[in-house]
Amino acid sequence: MPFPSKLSLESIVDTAIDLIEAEGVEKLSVNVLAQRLSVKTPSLYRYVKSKTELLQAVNAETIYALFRHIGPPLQAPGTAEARIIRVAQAYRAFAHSRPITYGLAFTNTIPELYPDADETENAVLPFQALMAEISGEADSLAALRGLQALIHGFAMLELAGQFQRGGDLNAAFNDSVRAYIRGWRTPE
Amino acid sequence: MPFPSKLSLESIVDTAIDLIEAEGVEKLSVNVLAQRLSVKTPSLYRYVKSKTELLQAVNAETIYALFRHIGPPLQAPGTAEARIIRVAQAYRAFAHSRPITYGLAFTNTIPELYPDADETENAVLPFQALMAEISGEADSLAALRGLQALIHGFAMLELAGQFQRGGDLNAAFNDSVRAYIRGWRTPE
DNA sequence: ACCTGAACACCGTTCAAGT
DNA sequence: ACCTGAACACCGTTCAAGT
Repeated sequence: MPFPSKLSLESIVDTAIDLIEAEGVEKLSVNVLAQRLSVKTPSLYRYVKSKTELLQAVNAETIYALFRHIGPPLQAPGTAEARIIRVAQAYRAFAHSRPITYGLAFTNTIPELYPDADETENAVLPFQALMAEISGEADSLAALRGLQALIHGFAMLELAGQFQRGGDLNAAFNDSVRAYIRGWRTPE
Repeated sequence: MPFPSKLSLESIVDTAIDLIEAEGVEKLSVNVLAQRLSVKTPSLYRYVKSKTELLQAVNAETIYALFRHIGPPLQAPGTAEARIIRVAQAYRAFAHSRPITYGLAFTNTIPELYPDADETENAVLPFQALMAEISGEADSLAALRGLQALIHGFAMLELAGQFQRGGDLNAAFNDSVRAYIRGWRTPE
């Protein structure tokens, strides 16, 4: 758009996400980002302290977008198992929709400034409550972590091209999540 | 070592791994790598075509090292479940021992030149056979993929600092793997 | 208040020249 | 055959100067 183009942290982050998904992280330079925003490079430094900080903002936005994405299936009605599976599918679909920035957000080995701990707990506690219905309260945190691991790991491995031996990946995902839930179920 | 220091692809890759684990990927420049090898930067280009190719070699080496690491527990005696759990623990321990390069090797979204497909299958088929004892032949590929996902995802999330809410991570890991296996077990 | 031109140190890469 | 000096285009960042 050839308009005056006011800058903002939000527009910078959103444009960065678009560029990363289109060309890869390593292709994202502060120069091409500025160009895409019709601005000279130093202007960006009014809004971000460094490229590192920009990438942290990108990661935070990715995680919040994920929370927003799994909110609806989390609140939808149904048995605990059905709801967990729908959340898992929504989660995986989100990863597919942002193949690069999704991985980026969860690979950061130095998560100094990570999404607000409270906000994270708010998004995650309903999920844990769901899992508690399967495993019982006492095991619910462990069971939730394993579930997150299964979902995240599956998405990462397929996005990284590690599942090349054919077969139905959707079925493998759904069946694995179901098996995992079944395994945690307490005998009634 | 102040000796003549002959270069080789192997020494370059090993030194790169050390540097990455010590300082992070983004700190690894071809300049400091050369300096660490007591050589001037252009010399490296006799052995690697580009920094990208170097990082691919680092990733390949990481994956082969992982295969070597899980070989012994894979061949050890015991029930299928006991052996799977020991492999899972060895796998996770490997990830902990190379927190950065491990993640790097499995995050590459553009895996053009990945470890030899045959060699990968050789390392993975015995693992699948073990899983087949639990799930039955027909489901063994799906069941293996879910297991890889669970192990990989757990390692990645803990390394990325995503499990900050306390609790015993070792127990959560072991219990989740056990639940997953239990869930795939066919009623006998 | 917001943007830019000019400059800096550093990075990856090439290649002719050295031994 | 292997290594290096010199040079290149590009990158992230700073800051005084423009409007």
